[in-house]
Amino acid sequence: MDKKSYRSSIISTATRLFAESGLYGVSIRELSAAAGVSISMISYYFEGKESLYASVLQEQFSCFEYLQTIRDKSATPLEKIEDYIRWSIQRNRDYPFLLRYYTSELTNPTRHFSVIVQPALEKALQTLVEIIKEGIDKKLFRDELDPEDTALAMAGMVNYYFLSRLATQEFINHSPERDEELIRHYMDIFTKGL
Amino acid sequence: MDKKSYRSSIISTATRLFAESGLYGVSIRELSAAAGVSISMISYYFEGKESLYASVLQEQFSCFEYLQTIRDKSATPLEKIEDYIRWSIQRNRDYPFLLRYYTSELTNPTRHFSVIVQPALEKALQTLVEIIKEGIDKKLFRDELDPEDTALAMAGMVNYYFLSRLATQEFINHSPERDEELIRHYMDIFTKGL
DNA sequence: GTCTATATTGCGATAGAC
DNA sequence: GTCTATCGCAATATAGAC
Repeated sequence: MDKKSYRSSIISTATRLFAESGLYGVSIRELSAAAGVSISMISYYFEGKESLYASVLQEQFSCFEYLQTIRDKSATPLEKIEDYIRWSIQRNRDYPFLLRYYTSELTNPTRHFSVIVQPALEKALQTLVEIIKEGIDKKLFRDELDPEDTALAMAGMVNYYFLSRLATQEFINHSPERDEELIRHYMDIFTKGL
Repeated sequence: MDKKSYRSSIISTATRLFAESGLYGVSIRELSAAAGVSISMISYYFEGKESLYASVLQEQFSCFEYLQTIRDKSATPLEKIEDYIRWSIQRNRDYPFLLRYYTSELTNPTRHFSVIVQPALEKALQTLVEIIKEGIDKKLFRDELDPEDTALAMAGMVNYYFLSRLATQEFINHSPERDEELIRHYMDIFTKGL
């Protein structure tokens, strides 16, 4: 089936398995079996399990580089916020396991947190903070708003939609077809309040 | 120091260690050493590591029972929302490890998820959904609001404040003294928008 | 109840054949 | 590059002494 190299086959299998069970919840035996390669291939292509995990993390968080594009855009703060929300949602669609690494590293950080995860998350939040500050400066948003708290609230809103999926899928429709409706709804809440 | 029994000493040590490293990230050797008891005490008081983890989960999620009190209160929907937010924040203060189990089980569910975690989270969200529906019925909130999405947005906002702590503590003050200010700010965002 | 000692299993890593 | 076989270690669990 797969015409991929062993190396990329290991990476993609590891991405799924580490996400599903965590770094310590999966053995390199299971992992190599699932990838259809011998156990020794993990040390051959990477420097062991720990290093494979770091490679997975690196790949997963590379999508945060797109933030610079939102930052550099010439658009109104409100348009930028919509861009940010749309990007956040699409990011979770394109990288279905990202949130697991994200939360796993936030709550049980490995030694890669400060190198890979923290900078990405900080950049994401700072981007949002800048947009909100710009909106306050231009008198588009109320100046009672605390930019940091507001940014965190927005980011939390979107991420929690995906994070809570397993507990809410019985009564909340999580299908991608509803994503644009969701964006409109989130923008609506934040611009008009209840 | 501790006048507690071995059983409760094991539980409280396990609560911290499982939270810090996950179920598979800590061995019963470390755990018993940290608790100052022999390794065999874990099988004596519990039925092994897995069962100890279940006991920890059960204890951590018992605080969701308080939700009934909010539900039964006679208060306006807006007051109930403020109660809910205050309870959420206080819950994270009183149970500093709860969010780790919460997110760990949401992203890497063990076999206890559906028994202990899912019911608690569903009840929390449904409580919020009911409050919002009541507000819409009484024409206090706009009827364009989707109750489920709005409830999820609120819950996400509060939880993300705590979840993101490790990545945001450099530029966001997380001290409990600021909790009431935070509640006012969240209520402000949701009632007035940006 | 609590301990030490041990049985057994599975782990990560690698040597060496091909 | 890729495999099999194996080393050395750490895991959980428990038997049996006290």
